[in-house]
Amino acid sequence: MALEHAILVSLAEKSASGYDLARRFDASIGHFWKASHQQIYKVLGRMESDKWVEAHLVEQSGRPDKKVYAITGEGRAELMRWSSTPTPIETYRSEFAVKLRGLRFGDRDAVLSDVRARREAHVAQLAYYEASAAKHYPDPSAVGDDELGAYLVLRAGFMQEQTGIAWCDEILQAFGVAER
Amino acid sequence: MALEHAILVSLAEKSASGYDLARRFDASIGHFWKASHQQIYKVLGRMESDKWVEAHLVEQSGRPDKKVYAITGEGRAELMRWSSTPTPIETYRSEFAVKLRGLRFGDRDAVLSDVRARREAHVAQLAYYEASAAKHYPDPSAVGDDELGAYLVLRAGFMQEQTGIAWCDEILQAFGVAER
DNA sequence: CGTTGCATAGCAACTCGTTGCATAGTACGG
DNA sequence: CCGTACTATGCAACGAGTTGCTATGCAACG
Repeated sequence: MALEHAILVSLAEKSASGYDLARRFDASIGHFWKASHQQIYKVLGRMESDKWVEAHLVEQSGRPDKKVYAITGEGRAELMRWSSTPTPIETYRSEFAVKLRGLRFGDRDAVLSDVRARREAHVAQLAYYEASAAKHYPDPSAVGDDELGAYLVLRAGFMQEQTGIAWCDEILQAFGVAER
Repeated sequence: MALEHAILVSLAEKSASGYDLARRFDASIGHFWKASHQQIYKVLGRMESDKWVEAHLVEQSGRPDKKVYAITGEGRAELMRWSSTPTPIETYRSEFAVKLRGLRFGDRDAVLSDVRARREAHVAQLAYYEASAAKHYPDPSAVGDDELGAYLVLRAGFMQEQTGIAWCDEILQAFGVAER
């Protein structure tokens, strides 16, 4: 139910083609809401029927034509309506946690490799967030009203990666394989 | 793909009926993998055809009969096989983060209520984990091998709730509405 | 005596998301 | 010139999960 709204937010910031959106979902917005291009095209179609967005064709030279979508007044109204309804608390769902929980019925070494891989992924993602923060918000105390939402979301990502790393370290320690 | 395995882990710990499993998924295991009873029954049926579990009917007095499921050798083998394949990194997906990101197109007060509600939920969940830890693992340094997985998962829950609270507090502060 | 709640098991319809595939033009390296 | 990669859009089939409904029997509440 929220991909529509993630797209609306993205289009409210800046009009874009399906392809552009797919790339945004690979980059910034996608850090907390993933979507494949197939699904984005599908949902864009529905949103166009619902009049939340409208498309106009842009002819390009040297490239395929594209359909650039822009949010409509109705789309903005929907965004506001959605924003003012309470958000259900999302359920944390982790296959890895299940695996860890079943550790005694499983393969300790494989889980260990998993932990190491996850730790690396967390470290990389943390670095990404750090760079992003340094670039866009060099002075956190001077974040403007317009950027506040995006900034706070970035902070969440940052904190979550830190927590992820700390958890991995705790697991490694418990396994008697301390990180260096 | 992982509900099967969550059920296998649960049944490896202790045989149970669909109803029992549903309650477990409301309690311990469900903190990191939710499932409704409808889905559990459906998957149990498939797992029985796959010979990962086997059921025998238990007649009860004063209550409806129940089908108690036990994990089979094949089920245990599958659990081991699954455990030794790498776990894909799960994508963090948060409707609330999307909403926050789109704050400037939305309703600030509604988001604020959301934050407060989320904070309360995190505090409650943290208290639950804390109580659970105090009860089951009074001495963290003495956690046995059999309990290690469950303990580490509990730790993850604990740390995540802490992070969640810290994030909420940061949002409240940024909104100029500090928590007391 | 009626209602609510718990224990127990399921089906049907639907939505959301993934996987795999198709198509088409351009650019670039070898 | 051939293969690969990028820009750009989409369909079809499937799988996972949710919502809503059905059914039965007992216990407890009011």
